[in-house]
Amino acid sequence: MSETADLPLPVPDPASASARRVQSRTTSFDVAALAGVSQSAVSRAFTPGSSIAPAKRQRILEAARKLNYVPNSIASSLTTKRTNIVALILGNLANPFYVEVLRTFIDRLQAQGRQILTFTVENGADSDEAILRVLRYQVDGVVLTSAQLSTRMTSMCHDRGIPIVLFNRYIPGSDASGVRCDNAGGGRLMAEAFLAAGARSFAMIKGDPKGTTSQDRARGFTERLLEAGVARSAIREIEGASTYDGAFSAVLAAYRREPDRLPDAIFGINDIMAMGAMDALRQRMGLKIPQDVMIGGFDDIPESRRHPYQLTTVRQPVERMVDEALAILHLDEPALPIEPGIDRQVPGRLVWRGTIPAPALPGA
Amino acid sequence: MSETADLPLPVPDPASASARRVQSRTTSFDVAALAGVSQSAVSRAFTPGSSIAPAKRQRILEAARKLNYVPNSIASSLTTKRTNIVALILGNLANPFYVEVLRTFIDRLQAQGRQILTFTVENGADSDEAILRVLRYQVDGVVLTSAQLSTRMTSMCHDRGIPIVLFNRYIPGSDASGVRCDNAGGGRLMAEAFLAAGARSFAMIKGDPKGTTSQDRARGFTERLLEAGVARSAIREIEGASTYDGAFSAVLAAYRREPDRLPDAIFGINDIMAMGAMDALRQRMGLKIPQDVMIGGFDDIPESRRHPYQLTTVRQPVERMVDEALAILHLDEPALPIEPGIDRQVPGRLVWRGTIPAPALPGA
DNA sequence: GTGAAAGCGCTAACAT
DNA sequence: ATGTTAGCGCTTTCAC
Repeated sequence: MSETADLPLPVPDPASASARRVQSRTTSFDVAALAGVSQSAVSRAFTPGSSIAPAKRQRILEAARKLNYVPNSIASSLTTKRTNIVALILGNLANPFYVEVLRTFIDRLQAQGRQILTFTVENGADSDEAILRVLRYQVDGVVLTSAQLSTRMTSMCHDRGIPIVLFNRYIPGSDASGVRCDNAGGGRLMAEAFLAAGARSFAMIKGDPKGTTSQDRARGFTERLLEAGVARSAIREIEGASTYDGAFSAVLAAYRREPDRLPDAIFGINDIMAMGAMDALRQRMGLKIPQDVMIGGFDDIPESRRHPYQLTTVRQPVERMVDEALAILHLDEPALPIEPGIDRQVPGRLVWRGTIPAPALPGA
Repeated sequence: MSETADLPLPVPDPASASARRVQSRTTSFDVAALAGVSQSAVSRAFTPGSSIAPAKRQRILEAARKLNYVPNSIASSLTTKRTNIVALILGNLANPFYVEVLRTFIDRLQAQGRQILTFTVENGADSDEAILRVLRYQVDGVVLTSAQLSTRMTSMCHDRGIPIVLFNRYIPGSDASGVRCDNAGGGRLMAEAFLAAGARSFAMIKGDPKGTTSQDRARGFTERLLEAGVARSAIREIEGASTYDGAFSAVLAAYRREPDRLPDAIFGINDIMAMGAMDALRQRMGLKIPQDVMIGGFDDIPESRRHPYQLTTVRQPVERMVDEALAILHLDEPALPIEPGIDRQVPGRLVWRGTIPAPALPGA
């Protein structure tokens, strides 16, 4: 998507949609007429903090009620230049972690009286088209949890005063701000857990090769192992495509024929892949976890807590990350300048469950 | 939420947000000036199917590119009275089935060039406030998968020419249109599966008691069993709150102390509850499925296919249901009248997997 | 505190 | 095919 303005966005043809179904919406003029006041008074009645006599406001609200009047936010946005809409661009809703992220953003934004415009983008695809669509709607801010973003898009947003925040990814060499879990640090935590449990040979199931998230977790994990004296050859890498099925078949492909090459411990770069690996190992290869192989994950999705898995994993503090992301957007202070280049990292936390034998304190 | 116009929606205070971050957006006038044409020519250049010389259009698009111009949809909506936005009001994203529904709606609408405004509503709460918020944004249509809806809201939408469609629920005695799975029929399918497998005593784990979905499935299930001569006393009802955890603990509460009262078969009114029940039964009570108890679910979420579950369930044809819902909205033909009172039912299909011994054809 | 009036950025007749 | 003009429904000076 290198074109910009001239790209043929699939906008519904207004020619075929031009006919109106609406008879005549009731406007603030109608309310004004009924209440016997000016139209601007009606506007004030619906604007918190504007100067209007309480009695008059009551009268107006009363009239509005009678007419089932609802202010037209589209019209007011035209003058205020604020829509109270935030765009959320998501990848992979097949990963429950991102469903949780979505839920949290919706909760927060909804409570603030803001609306959410949701987009999804193919995993790994670029989000330029989505951004362009979002720009037309003059959103107050953009949250991007998916895929790639061209620097051109970043500056188009910023030029228009629309702040944009990356969630759990960053673009090296870009001035886009973002929040992410300390993925490398989390990878290290997992390495330490495995080491403490006595593992000496390892595999990691990696996700999207272009995703910094997967790379960072793998890097932290590997680095920590190397520091501990593990040989590079004792760390195998497997591609799991970030999905349950991908991990499931990748594990089978890697070990079914040669179960003797199985490592002591396998790190699923996210929980959903760790779960796929567990199922492949147990159901298809008849192995026991953690007796035959230890497994670790990353995210702490609700499913990883369930009985068939009881997955030891690195918990991402979603709520905190969401709050930090919203803070970067500073929707409440649009006058403040957009802050570029922020890269806020939030530490993850190891959650011990059943897939790695805990060395000392099982419950911690 | 009985008030209407005067309710204090948590709208961000414009007084504090009035300051502008935007310097001066580039408008169609700027593009017109650069291209040396009238402003309306610019508008036409961006409107598919409008009469403009191809050469001129190119020149305009070129100029737009240079200026990073993007048309302002908010402004155009003001005149066209179409926003190309559809509102999606969701309950429970904790149930993967609704995540799938969300994904499907997003896919479809995005491909049509439409935007999605997403809301969530507490399960069982009324959606009036969400509707009111949505109305302000003049959306082109509303999809409601959650909770209750007052008839007052239905008519407020319809009065404004905004079509609304209920997804997998209906409101008896209302003229709101909707699409749903044939839930009662699905319940019957499950009853038949259990009977065919030789079950003679039963339990159902029910969800939201106010939800028609849960009620209908339970009703169909029960009716079919009674028809087959099963005594009402051989059908137990358990409340599972529509969640994994709810079902998990409900099953434990019901049977842990008296495992001898266990029925031959348990019907989880949705998959997520069936999964909770399975885990409770197997991990906490040491039972084998289907040898000790058979289990059936409803929805066919991706998780139910996974190895630890292999759940026999009733599949809801999500894609088809979504398409039917969008057809009712007929977004492409806004001139056509809103169709009230449609109640489209789509049949479910039994998917045999491992939690009910298949009587004859295991793979079918 | 209140009303009149001038836009916000665009589309849609209406002429030409 | 193209430019001119009049709004769409609201907010916001600006007088009073």
